[in-house]
Amino acid sequence: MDQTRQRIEHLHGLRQFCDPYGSAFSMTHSIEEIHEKFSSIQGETHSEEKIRTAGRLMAIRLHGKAGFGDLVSSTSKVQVYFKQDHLGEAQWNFFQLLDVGDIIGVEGTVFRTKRGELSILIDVITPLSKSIHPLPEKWHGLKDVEVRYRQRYLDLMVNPEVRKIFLLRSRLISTMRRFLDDRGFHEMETPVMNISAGGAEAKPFVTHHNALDIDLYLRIATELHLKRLLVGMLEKVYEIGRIFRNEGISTRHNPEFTSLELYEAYSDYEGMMKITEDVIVHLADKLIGKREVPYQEKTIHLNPPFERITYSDALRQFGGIFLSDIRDLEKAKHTAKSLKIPLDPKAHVGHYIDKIFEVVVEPHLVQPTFITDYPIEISPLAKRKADDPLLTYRFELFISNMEMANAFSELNDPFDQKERFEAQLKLKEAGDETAHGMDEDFLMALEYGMPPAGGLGIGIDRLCMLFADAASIREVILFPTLRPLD
RNA sequence: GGGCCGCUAGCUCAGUGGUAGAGCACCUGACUUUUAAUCAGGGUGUCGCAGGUUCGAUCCCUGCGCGGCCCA
Repeated sequence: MDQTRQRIEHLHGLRQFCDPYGSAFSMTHSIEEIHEKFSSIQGETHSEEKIRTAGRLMAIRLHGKAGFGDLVSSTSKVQVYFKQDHLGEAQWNFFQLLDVGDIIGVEGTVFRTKRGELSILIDVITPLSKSIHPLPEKWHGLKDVEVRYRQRYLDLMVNPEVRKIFLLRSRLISTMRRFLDDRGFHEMETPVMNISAGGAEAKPFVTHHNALDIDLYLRIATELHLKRLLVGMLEKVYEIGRIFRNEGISTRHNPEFTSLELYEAYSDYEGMMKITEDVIVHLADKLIGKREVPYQEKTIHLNPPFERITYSDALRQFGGIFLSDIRDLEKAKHTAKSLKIPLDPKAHVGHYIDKIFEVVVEPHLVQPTFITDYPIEISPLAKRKADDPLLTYRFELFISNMEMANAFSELNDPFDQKERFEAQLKLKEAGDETAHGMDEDFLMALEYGMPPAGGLGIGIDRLCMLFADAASIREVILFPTLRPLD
């Protein structure tokens, strides 16, 4: 508080000479460009040209009648040198009123100090914005995770590695877009607010439209709309967008997160496996320039083809469990009990299959692994296998024990789809809040004929976690959901 | 939802049933090529909140709040 008061006094001091909250400032060079263009300066020489640049003053080292500072931009930093006899009295007085954290524009010449640091000898200081609060410590940075998330701007300001993560995230998404666009996919935008929430098993958020006086559900997937586009003759479509699921928060779950879903007519889940490998390897190459990715003390090898193992083989191999044994509710409960999975009277057999898989298999899936041929009980939108109608042409990709992608040959038989919805509806009526409802409108679309297609969903946040080596999803989401303070 | 852990200065962290500490930041003074500048001096605080035990609580107890990790 005391420090804030001092800074406000400095602010009042500046106000007598200028507006401390300035406007546009024309630069001759960014800080990066100064390093690029003047790297050859040596000895006593100064640049002939005057340069103008701007940034946040992140350190001040006073030296009697002179002082050094660090002028910082998003990705670079340059030293600035203030000399009383060079600045003149008025400018020197400005300098006295600067605090760490202020944003300033500067004009001067570039030179190199005795210690070899490229620096700007300042002729003119232009205050651009005053910072009236003391900043977190320069050496240890800001560590308190609660403050880091609540005041992310501070985290970004003082922890450059955090800026790096979000720039990486930005590049990941733009690289992914370019990859898909180059392959002839078209980006689509489908509704976030819907009459019913489908395409996944999850509890939705509910909101209300006043003029229509109806409840609307925030989407839990983009699937059902994108498949309608296939019916409408848009053959290669994708959407990168926010998904909302009204469920628990953990290191891998945030109530709102970002997914990529893509659909390709006349393809199938084999095609989706290929695209999954291609896009992940492409991202590795472009983002970090290598396919050996360090993640949480491990090294993930992103070399295609990724390992493949069927769902039932994985259960057998890692747990000695036969899928056929746990498709009966009583037997599934028995197995769940032996694995210390809590029993829920409302849970149906699919829940137990899913849970058993999670406990038995997922801890083993460190390197990229496609789990294929998912049981039909937990795959209401995927096409049945021709040689085993209780399995589907579906896979999930796991990396470092995390579900990264989910894909299948899309179910395009409206009669089969209707039966699946009916089965889901029974579960819903039996109390399963996450079961899929009946979606007549979607069925109607299928009845007009949807081409056979492959569909793929990728969790963007988790992919970011992998490439950023982040242990928690909150490290790759700018403003993660938190309880309010009051 | 359950278990464990955390919450002390602007930040990073020590600490004790008896006047609240360090480093950085900040303030004062010295210093015109420093860069975690240096030197001399200065502690700036609702010890998360509310109760309880006690002569006395930041510390012990209970409840609550927020966060983290694990489990669900």
